[in-house]
Amino acid sequence: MSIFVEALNIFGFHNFVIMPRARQFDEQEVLTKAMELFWKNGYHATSMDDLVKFAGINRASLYGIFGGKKELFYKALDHYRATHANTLSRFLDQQTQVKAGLRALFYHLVAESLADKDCKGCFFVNTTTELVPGNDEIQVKLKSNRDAVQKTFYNFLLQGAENGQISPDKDLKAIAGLLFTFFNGLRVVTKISDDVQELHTSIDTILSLLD
Amino acid sequence: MSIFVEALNIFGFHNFVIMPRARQFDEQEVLTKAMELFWKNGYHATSMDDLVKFAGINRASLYGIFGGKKELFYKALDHYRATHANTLSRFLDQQTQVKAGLRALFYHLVAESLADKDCKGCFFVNTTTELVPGNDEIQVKLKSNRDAVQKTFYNFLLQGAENGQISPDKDLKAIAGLLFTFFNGLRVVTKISDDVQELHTSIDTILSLLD
DNA sequence: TTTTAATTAGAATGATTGTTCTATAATGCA
DNA sequence: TGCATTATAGAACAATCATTCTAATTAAAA
Repeated sequence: MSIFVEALNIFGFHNFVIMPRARQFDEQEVLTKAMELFWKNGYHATSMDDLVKFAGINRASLYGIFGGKKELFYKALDHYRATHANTLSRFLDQQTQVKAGLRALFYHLVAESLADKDCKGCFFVNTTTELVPGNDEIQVKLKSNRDAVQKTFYNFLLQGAENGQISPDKDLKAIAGLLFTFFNGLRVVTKISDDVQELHTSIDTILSLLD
Repeated sequence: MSIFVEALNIFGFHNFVIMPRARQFDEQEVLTKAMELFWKNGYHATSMDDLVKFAGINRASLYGIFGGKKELFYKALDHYRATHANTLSRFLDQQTQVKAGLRALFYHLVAESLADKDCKGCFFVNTTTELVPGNDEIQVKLKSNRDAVQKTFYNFLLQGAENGQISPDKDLKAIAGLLFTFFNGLRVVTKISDDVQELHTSIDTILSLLD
């Protein structure tokens, strides 16, 4: 449906415009499919042909709605941030204990990574290593996400400090930054390591900084 | 030169065999060039055409010596490990103080990353996120490197413990594993972060675990 | 039924991919 | 000089790439 027709419908001219052929797909579902494939295989190893087949959408429709491959990738990354990256803050929001909350978060991350037979890792981490250098447009998105994640960690730590769960002499900004770096490392390492015990030990060790 | 002719030469039959056209390139130099390009752009974003142009070698020669693209990539990764990954242990070998040595190592890494205008990061980290999943052959190399790096950290820590620089109640295996994960994270983060102060603070924070 | 406009199926396009082939050049000895 | 052998230059190849085009399909209003 064109924007023009859509606008007419909104203004109540429903019966005066022609209703053409209806879409056979859901835009969000296609975006999710595209996200999954880009996430798993990366930008360069994913062809538009792969996407057309995997999403089950027509070629022309894919181009018509999302633009080209680049635009689709950007929208897929945005979609990932909206649906996955934000689970981080949602998860921490439910935690009352700082150290136990962070441990639960990282343990959960490890379990999720090891359970994924596709070993997709993190879409943002994968994109960082694949498309930097050479893509300024994507760097803006990556840095924006980095700032958001780091701030999420900081706010969570700050809340713990105000509760008296963390000693006031701790440098919370420093720890938040370190946790972000550790997070990135974990997303790489879990692609080639499956020793849960060892990964848990790493998590326990870094969280002992909060004691 | 064929292996047969080469063998004859070795056995002193130098004057009895025909000496064909000499090569116009050095195999090691070509391998270094290939490593640089794969390292910077990754496997899929690097074409054989790019490699031919960048290394300045003839197409047929490249195939004749290194095989196909896959084989060349494997050899480039091996070359990276021999020339770069091993600098890690060489660097630590020269350090007498555990904590200061590790700090120097990570500071050096950060400086190196930020100075690189190509933002190449680490060839192993890039390869891990790009080619896992889907490539079992490469996983063997990645895991082998992981074990080697982790062992290097462990041996360095162990030496410090024997010197009395590290408290004997520390779990050195756990710290070595954590340092490896942190190392990986640092190689990702420095691709989108240029705040030296913040990166140094992260390093200082994680190394405070040794106190 | 006809009209209209959007979607759809899939052929077509030109560029690029990895790889191979052909012809030529270079080398040292007979 | 000619011979045997390998390296080189670059054309040629089939497959795949991202993208566009054409024709058929669908829906509701006229």
